[in-house]
Amino acid sequence: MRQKRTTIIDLAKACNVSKTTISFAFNNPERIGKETYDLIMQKAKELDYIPNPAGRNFSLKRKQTIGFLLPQQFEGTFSNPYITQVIQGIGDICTEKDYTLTLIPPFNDNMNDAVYKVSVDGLITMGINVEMDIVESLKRMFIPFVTIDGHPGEDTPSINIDNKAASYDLMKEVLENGHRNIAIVALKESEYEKSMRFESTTQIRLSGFEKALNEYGISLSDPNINIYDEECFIEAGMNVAKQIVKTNKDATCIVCMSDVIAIGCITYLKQNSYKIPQDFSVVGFDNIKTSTIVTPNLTTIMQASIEKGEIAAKTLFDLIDKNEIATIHKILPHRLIKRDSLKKIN
Amino acid sequence: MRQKRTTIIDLAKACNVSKTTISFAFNNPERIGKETYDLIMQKAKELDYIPNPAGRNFSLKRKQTIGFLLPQQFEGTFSNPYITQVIQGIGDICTEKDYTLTLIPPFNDNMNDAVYKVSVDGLITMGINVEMDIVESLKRMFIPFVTIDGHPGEDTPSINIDNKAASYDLMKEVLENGHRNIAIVALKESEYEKSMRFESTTQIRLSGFEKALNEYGISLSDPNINIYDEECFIEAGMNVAKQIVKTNKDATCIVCMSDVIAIGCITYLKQNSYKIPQDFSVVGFDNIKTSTIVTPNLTTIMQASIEKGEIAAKTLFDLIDKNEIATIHKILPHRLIKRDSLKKIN
DNA sequence: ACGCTATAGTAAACCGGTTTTGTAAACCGG
DNA sequence: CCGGTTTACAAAACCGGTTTACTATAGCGT
Repeated sequence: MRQKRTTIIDLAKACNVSKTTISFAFNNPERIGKETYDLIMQKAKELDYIPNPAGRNFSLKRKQTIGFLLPQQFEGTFSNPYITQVIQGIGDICTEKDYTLTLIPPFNDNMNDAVYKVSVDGLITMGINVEMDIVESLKRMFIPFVTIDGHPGEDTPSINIDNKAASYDLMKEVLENGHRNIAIVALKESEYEKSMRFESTTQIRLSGFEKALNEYGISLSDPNINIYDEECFIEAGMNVAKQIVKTNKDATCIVCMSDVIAIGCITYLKQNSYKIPQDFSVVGFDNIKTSTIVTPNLTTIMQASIEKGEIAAKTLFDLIDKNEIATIHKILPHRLIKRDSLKKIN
Repeated sequence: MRQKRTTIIDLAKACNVSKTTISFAFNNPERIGKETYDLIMQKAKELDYIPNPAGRNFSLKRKQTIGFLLPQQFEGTFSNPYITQVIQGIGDICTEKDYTLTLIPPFNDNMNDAVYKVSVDGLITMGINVEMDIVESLKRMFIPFVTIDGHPGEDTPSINIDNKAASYDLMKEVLENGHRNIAIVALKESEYEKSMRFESTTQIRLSGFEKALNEYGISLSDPNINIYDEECFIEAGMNVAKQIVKTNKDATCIVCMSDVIAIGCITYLKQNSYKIPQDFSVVGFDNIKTSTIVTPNLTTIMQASIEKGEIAAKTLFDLIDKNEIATIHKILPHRLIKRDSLKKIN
């Protein structure tokens, strides 16, 4: 049977003082006499007393914790370096501020309810938009939150890149390199996401692709442009590559909305003796570290993932500390990174 | 100014009942009359009342949260897929049990103090051993914990692989392939770790290497065996490879205690026009996903990282639920995975 | 009509702290 | 020596819930 740790009352009794005095000893030492203070500290050491943070935080009406609402189950989240880097950025700021970071699972479709069962001072979310129930719910519960890669509405902070411009840049590069038969691998959306009238990141990026294609007189619905939907796993990327070589052999370039998928593609293609970029060019999105490790190195769009997390966390702490509503809509820079996985043809 | 959310008292007043009744309505509906119940639920909806989890958990003397004590700063943790997979495993079990997972930064050298400022029902730690102060501290505070990759003492659960056997297997494979001039890249230990009399994972693995070497009549201190210490980053791996080609050109194989380092080595070597495994063989440890993505694929020791996290979490929940001390010392299987980064020579 | 048992609700204690308010004794200047 | 100010501590309220113990009323069988 586990023992109970010493409480403030235990210590107060041991010292023959009130619990007020104990509390002052730990938080306002100047308010009590030196001898009493010394006695309390000595007895505290003897009895292993450390103020219970749960009681303390409850009393202070804070949690000293912010939450990160996972955009998907743990597997998808933790196998995607882009997301783990975002978490790293958040975590670094939390460490600085002496807060802890709680990971909150996505709770499938009824996110709304379950979020309330966890207690945090604020929340960082990814990929949600203003139409989702959770936005309204969080506001109703007065839970401050900031959103990365999403559009939670005018009055709620968000951190994004210019996804349309970024995907335009990527597709333009592909087109400039002469590719005209292109497989696009989009990020699969849930039925829930699809039901939104609001444009998802996938749709925005598609529109960026479209803009570039249009400049070359090509429509998104052109028979030479094929769009696939895939989850964001290595294996999913391998899978879509398999499909592409089976059904769409004339494609010269595979444009992926995520490096993870792109790397999955490359891995599958190389395993099946295709040469990259000779047989297929492949480009990605995010510039995760692995994109410099695969052979060939991946042409991709860099976005500052750690910084995204850091800024999101800082913004959230502003919200929490100032106790007021900030409406920052930050657009971080992106950059096309040209490497070796995109071949110039014709 | 942020509003306050509705409390149980607010709702009680609105319904003209006591807060006991409200509490029963949410937790023991059968104890109150149907009409009262309906009224409460209706008013609760009107006023957006949801029981405050902080108050609830405090009252129930639980936190509904377990902590993961990061083995190093966020950067090192989140750039190492082995660790993120462990976290994934822990997270999956937390999700099942409706707990959340809190990431606790390592607090540098005075881990002991800071751990108490976070409130969790239990803790999962990595790489600590029985001599570290934190073990004693956690016990004194009656915080249940289980340790992954460490030896926290007889009476505290641990999850490990047989590191000596695993490293023996790895080195034996290297030797069987004819390598005799070997660079070993060990995981760098802090001064604090070095001060322990207890063997660290690094030292245990070194002893496994030694055993294999001895079978070939080679001592660890042989001039052809060179040991390097490195942090566990890609860049650190690149760095050590640079050192090795500069000062130890005769080495034919680089044996790394982590895939991350091995991949860093390969990346550097390839960037500098060395051929792997023709110029250098490289082997790693952990079997992270990227080890199948680099070219050549990495020969390594597989250990079930996700499963480690899962088992650790399950064990911890047993401790928490049963409220008693379990002393499970689990040794999970490992496996040598032969791939293409190790060349047979002579 | 009586006593017994359910039923439906309330009051109060409790979880472990913080903080406001109160108060006795010491101190102080004139 | 008196009135006012400090000093050093304590009492009590509070944070938002749960739970134990208690009470009033209704329903029941006999």
